[in-house]
Amino acid sequence: MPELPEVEVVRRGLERWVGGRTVAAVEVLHPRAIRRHLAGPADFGTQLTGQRLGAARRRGKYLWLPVGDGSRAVLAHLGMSGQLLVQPPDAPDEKHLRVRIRFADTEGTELRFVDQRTFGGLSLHDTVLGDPDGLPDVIAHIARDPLDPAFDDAAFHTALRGRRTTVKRALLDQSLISGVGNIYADEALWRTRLHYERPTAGLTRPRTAELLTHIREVMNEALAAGGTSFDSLYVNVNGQSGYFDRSLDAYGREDEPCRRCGTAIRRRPWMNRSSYFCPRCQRPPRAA
DNA sequence: CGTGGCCCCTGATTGC
DNA sequence: TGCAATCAGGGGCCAC
Repeated sequence: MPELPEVEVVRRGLERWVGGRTVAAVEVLHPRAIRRHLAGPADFGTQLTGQRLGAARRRGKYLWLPVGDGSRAVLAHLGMSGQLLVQPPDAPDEKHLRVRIRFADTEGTELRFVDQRTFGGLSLHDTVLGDPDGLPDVIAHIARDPLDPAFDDAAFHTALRGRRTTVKRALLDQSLISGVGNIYADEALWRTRLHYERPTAGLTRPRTAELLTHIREVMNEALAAGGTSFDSLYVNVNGQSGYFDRSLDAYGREDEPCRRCGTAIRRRPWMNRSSYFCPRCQRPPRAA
């Protein structure tokens, strides 16, 4: 699954292989992949053709490429199964190829958006006026991610304390902190010895600081591992950073021993997905 | 307006 | 062996 580190790997790939190139043609093979572009797939192609793309940016799991003078940007989200691939034009179409972007140069590659489950997509938006990052307006509500140097730890703690919710819900709330998904949430909570249902209102400042440290550590470790496992021709991996999977301590380890205390890791259904935790290291909050 | 539940989608896996 | 149910999960949307 593309998590923040994989998305960052993709961003670097786009910066290297796509930045500065001019779009010659856009082919939309599945309209759902362009659904956020309200004017429709044809307009998406028309607006993009002839435009020069700038250096890729990222916030959380969102990626964008400035278009032309930077007043607009192509926004990309990989969803669950999305890939952005730089391919030679004669490479056979991927089974789930959704969008193809050809360039007006002789570099001999094209950009492909491939997405089995079509939870992801591409779209074109105006950028927030005066924003130094050229943030697309539709993601202005997305909080900075914990690897962003401008992420405000103190403000995050205050916001957490003000919410009447539980800690894992808060970690997945993109308006509080972005880039943390189900896997990283479970890993960071395990490292912090926090149960996923702990109310945010009870978190102390040092506890929040600890949690942020662990989120950053696990993401940086995954980024380092993900960075090693791909081919330079591809802009990203296929979503399975196989190498980091072996470093997981909680996620996907039901019935396996906790690496700290040996107690069997448990899995609980949670919000139509799963939460993995150590019942000994991560004690549930006292029932209200 | 904050909170929480539902649903979008396809393929691999599991169970009867 | 075949088919249905389940699961994966980000995030927009909407009801309360």
